[in-house]
Amino acid sequence: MEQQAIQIYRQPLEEPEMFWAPIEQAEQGLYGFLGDLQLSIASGSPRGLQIENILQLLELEGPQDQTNLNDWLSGDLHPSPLLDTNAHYQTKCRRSGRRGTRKRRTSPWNPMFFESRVSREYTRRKNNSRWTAKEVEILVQGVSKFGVGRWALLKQQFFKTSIRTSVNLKDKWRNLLKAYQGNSQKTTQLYLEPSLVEQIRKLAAKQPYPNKRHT
DNA sequence: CTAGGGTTATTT
DNA sequence: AAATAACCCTAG
Repeated sequence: MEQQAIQIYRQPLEEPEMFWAPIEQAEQGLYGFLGDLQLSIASGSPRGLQIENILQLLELEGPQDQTNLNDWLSGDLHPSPLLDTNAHYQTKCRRSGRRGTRKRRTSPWNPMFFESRVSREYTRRKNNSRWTAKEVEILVQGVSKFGVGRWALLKQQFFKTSIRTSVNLKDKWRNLLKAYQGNSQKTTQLYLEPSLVEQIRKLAAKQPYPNKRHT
């Protein structure tokens, strides 16, 4: 419940007129990188783009010819010039009017170009691979053998050569509980054999986790 | 090292 | 837009 409140804060509501969308979802007629630039300059935010960065960006992705120029000036979508793991387009960016504090997500843009706006600078995520049913099966096996909380041991014995770290195992278990323990009716992406789900529920009942200390 | 809060990424 | 999944940070 508490986490939900935070998530609401973190997600686009902070700046309703702007959000990030994957390429496939990008729509025509919305402002992109140029609009973002304009806003940064206009707002004069000390945490916004620095002039060197702007020049650098223009050089990388600036208009090349008349067509391109029109494209830019028209405010069409532009990909982030700073190619990263995921290319995102910024859609919907209000051009004028009062604006709140900007909250830029780090990922689509190289964090180097922006000052950190939070005390804690996040490092880029390493990988993002989904768990397979087989992996979950092994995890459940391990938990039933060693008990909940022996993640390092579990890693060593069952996931020795896996990319999953002990912390990943712990996190996955937490997610499994969220998915299969409560009254979560959402469709889970990963299909697990009913027997496996049953096993998870049984383990969860026996060894509740996370351990809520008090309300 | 683990628990748990937090953030980012992907899917619905 | 919001839920879910994966990954990060760090006190104790």
